[in-house]
Amino acid sequence: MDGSGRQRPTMADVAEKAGVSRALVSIVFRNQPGASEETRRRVLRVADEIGYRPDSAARLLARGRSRTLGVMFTVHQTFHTDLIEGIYPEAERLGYDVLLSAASQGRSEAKAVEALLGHRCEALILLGPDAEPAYLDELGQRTVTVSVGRRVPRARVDFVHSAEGKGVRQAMDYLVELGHRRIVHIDGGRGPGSADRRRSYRAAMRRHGLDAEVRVIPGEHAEQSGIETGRLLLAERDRGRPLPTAVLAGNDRCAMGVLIAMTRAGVEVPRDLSVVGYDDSHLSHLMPIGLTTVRQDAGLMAEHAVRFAVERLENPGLEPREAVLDPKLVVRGTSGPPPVGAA
Amino acid sequence: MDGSGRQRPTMADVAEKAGVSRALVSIVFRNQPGASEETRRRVLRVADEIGYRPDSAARLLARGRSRTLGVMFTVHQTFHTDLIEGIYPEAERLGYDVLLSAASQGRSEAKAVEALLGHRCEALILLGPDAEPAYLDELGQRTVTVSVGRRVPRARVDFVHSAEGKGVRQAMDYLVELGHRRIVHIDGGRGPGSADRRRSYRAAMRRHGLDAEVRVIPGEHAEQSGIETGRLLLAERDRGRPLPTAVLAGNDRCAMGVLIAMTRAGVEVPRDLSVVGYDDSHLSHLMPIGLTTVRQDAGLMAEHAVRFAVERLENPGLEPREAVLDPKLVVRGTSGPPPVGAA
DNA sequence: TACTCCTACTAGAGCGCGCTAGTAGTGCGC
DNA sequence: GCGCACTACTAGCGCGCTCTAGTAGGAGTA
Repeated sequence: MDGSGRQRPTMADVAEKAGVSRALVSIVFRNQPGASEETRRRVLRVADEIGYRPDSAARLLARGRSRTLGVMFTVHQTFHTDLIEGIYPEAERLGYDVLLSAASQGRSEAKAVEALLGHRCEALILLGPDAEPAYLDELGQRTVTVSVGRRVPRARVDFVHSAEGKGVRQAMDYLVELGHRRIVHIDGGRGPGSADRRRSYRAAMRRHGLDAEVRVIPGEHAEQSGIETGRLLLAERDRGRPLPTAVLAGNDRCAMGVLIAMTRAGVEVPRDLSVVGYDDSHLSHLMPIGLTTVRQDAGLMAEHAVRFAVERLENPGLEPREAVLDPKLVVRGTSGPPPVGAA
Repeated sequence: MDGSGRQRPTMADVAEKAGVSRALVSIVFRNQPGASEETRRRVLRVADEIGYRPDSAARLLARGRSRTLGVMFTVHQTFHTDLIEGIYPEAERLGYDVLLSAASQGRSEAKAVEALLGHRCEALILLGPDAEPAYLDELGQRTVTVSVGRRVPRARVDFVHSAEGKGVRQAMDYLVELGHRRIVHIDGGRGPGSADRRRSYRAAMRRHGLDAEVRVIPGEHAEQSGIETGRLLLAERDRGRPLPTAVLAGNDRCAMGVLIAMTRAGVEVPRDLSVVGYDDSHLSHLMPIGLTTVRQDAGLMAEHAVRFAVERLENPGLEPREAVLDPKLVVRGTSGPPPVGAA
């Protein structure tokens, strides 16, 4: 007589109670023609009364298709939750269900993906996947797969990302115009978009005649990496090398780390140092002074990802595609002109 | 010949290729006794070769139980991702699968829960649910349900939370000891734990002889609420009423909002104003100066939630229980003594 | 030899649904 | 009176798996 003991009602229960066949109940619930208005209403009323709820496992098994999109994301990647928020409505609009699976410290991406496939997701949407290209290609061969943020060169995978180059260029032009010359870039390592961002940083420095100042510090897309880089720069300063006047971080989380390290050491942002992030994740607004960053439109990216997946599901001949969205520099409180005399 | 067109291999395929019966393959995959070592190896090898992957929909349908826990969370509640990270390993340890479903702006909690139930989750773990008690009770009657963070008075629901009272008391004692008297509390509205936190705030003020200073400002558990409260306090200051010397926010996100509003207006934290949050969400570390807050141990809470669910599933006679974990004040950079002469 | 007992395996029902093929019943034209 | 089209419904197979109730065959025992 407990919650778990009670049998969950099935279509047969509804059918019996409503005095019709199982098939008819099925028709009603699928909203298919073939039932009179009156019967329809009666069936729905009865179903509601006995608390019937269609069983997606059975439904899924019966029709070949599951109409379910599997989304893999990484816990703590704030930008991912922005994306998820955009995925649900678009999937619903197109009549698809969404299943979420998180990767984290103790749970590899492969494990998260495995769970999704086990639940018969027809397509995978991977948010900033960090796995090897070979693995992603294998997934792409097996299932419709969309990668958001990370380009997978020769894999059978759709790809949605923002034009990293344009974003970085905007940020760099902005900084240079303010008078910055010693602009350091913290690399995102294997993180999505990193290679492009790094390349564009180098190109921008060259274009502005700052070849001699180019400096890329290895890092990754996490706070810790920013903190470590901050410490490194501070240690160098103590040994006589001047601080850069601006830091272009690999993403917002990394920028956050730089801010933490610098502020703790008494370096004032943006007076002594400008810090620019990348993503415009939820996080960026939340700083008291606001993080200057490059905005990627999460809603639009989510929409594209879902659409790519669905279109390829419904039209299997389609080749994987790539969507490139234009990012936009958002100037907030962590950037300003360089300290006087630092040029 | 495309990813979505290919038929996914089934047990029958494995059985045929390995020259055994379907049942035997099933035995091997369930790791049950009844197959020789040699056959076991052969079956697994063949399965791997043809890329067989058990179908959880079918598996789920066939055995009565799904061994799946449904977790509802709210997008952007950073503390929830902390919890999720703790839920996975504990569930795995106990042999349960986890399904995630997110509520957000455009997706109600009921909808998120509906999706979970449709996928045959045996138990629900609701992270900081905001739904009406009546609805939660209804869920509790139907399914094993655990609420994390929010107490649901007379509902058939397990409950995991931290001892809000103790946490608030620690924070208040700390502030008073520093010399604060004008301590304002921003209420969490319908947010989980709010009622207890409000009550403890009042009690602490009384205990310290500060009855006359008691002030609870309505709010909720979001940045915006903190920003608005900040503006309110600033407007009052401009009309002659002094700022409080300390703010005890409803949670970290709200505290963040206060910081944003105050810093933008030139109020320096913690020199002019101390701000204390609640949750010790991921967020709190990420501020340059670190948010003083009350830590709830997310890992431990997650562990308890999973355990409650599983134990009640495997022992249907069990009554719903309550776990109260001790929170701990974490002093970081947003708190300090009140400005001189403000007493 | 005949019997039990054991291990290694198989047959086949059934989980809750979708869907195809079919059956009444009714109205309509000629 | 018959065929035909149309609506409202039903029978029953099959999705891929689990699980119960078996069977085949060999070892051990009296």
